[in-house]
Amino acid sequence: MPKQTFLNLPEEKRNTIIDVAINEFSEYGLENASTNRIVEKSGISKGSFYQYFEDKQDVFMHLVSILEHEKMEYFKDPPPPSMNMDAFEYYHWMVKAGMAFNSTKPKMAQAISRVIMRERSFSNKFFDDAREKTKAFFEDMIEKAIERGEIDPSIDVELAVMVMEAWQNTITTYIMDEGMKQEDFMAWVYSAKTQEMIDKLLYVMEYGLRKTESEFEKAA
Amino acid sequence: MPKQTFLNLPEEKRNTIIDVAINEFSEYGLENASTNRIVEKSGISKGSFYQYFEDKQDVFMHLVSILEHEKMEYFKDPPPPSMNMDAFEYYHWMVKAGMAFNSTKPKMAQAISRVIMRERSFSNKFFDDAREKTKAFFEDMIEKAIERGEIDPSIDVELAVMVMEAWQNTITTYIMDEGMKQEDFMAWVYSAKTQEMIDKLLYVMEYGLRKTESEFEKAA
DNA sequence: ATATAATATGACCTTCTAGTCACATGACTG
DNA sequence: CAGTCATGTGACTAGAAGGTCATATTATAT
Repeated sequence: MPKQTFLNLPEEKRNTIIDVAINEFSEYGLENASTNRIVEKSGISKGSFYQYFEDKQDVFMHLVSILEHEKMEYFKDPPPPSMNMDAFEYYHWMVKAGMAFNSTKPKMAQAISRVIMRERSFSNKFFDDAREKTKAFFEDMIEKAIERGEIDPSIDVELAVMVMEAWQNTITTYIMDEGMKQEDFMAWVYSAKTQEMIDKLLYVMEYGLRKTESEFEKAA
Repeated sequence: MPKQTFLNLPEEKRNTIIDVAINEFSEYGLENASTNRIVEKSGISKGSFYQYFEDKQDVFMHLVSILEHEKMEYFKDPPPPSMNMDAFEYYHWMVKAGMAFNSTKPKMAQAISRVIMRERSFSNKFFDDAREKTKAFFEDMIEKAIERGEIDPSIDVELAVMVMEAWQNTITTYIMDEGMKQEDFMAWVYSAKTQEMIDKLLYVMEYGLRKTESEFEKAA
């Protein structure tokens, strides 16, 4: 976490530093980000940087906490749809809502997801916990869906979780990478064409998962 | 490509250097690999390294060409099954054959796929071409499958290609990462449990792709 | 106005990197 | 034997990295 000195800073200066850091991490990742460049570009001195943060990982974790916070803000107003919707509908909603949020802060989301996806060697309690939680959440969701008869009860839960995680990562990465090439990220994400593509991708996964197990037994 | 000096070296010495490089790249990727460490660990001098190679990218590309070569050797003996098999059967065979090959050279395959997957910024004519070829191959395969009525003709070809690529990457990455944790890579890959998991994963994708489009239209 | 505390600074340190080069060693030839 | 050419070597350069610290500046309190 940043030191008090940083938090005492005028908002404008704080924002400059944060913006520069976002650009640095989204371009170079965590390991190859340079504190020297961050310092130069944000027009502060080397000494000040270390009076604000422990090191660059500290800056990065601060970005994460900002994103976390804004995500909570974003999702508290229009709350998640009723919990008794179909598991796949809920998953579908989740993926799309996550994407909608990311497109409000594309650079930031890209910077963070880039580090998480591509620098898996950077093991960190925070991210390990988050991943465990996501997994547990999916597991729970699938088990409930089986109880309600939405998914073939003979399905391998572990496998279904893996599929859902992989699918979410694939779609998110694709949208982020492709979206950053566009001149207007948000317009592109919300275009009919992009939305339809996402719907289809999710539908392919859903259709594959819903009742493959019994079909698989037959085919084998 | 390595210089003649390297190719003149006794085989043993060449292999030592190659082995060290594989370990370096598989641990650090291309960008963060250190020529100094390679030089130290393989017991040659700095000067010699630069008499053998242009730079570390040169070493890396040499690894790639070795893997390419060995892949060709591996696949020339038991040739691909007859071309008139179902597109999905063929895809299934492709993924599994690729994995079987990788498990003969796990460290090397891991080193290379790590760089390709995680360091996408490292753009290189060779890899760009390879990717284009894979894409074109999938496209062709899907179009033929549609002609033969194996896939719903209303399917979006681009989307199907994306799914197949993503699926292949996901499975390969999973197998490599998980496999490297095992004490016996090959035994684990060929275990009934692992094989069944792969079959199921591929089946989920296949089932999703086969006839989702028309279902999707209905659902929408 | 003076004293105290908070903040800002950039020269400096060490450690790493990729890459070079004058020289040493070895091997083969006339 | 001398001469030549291929190979090997590690000290060296220049640049960048992360990080420190004595000093300078500014703000606050008395």
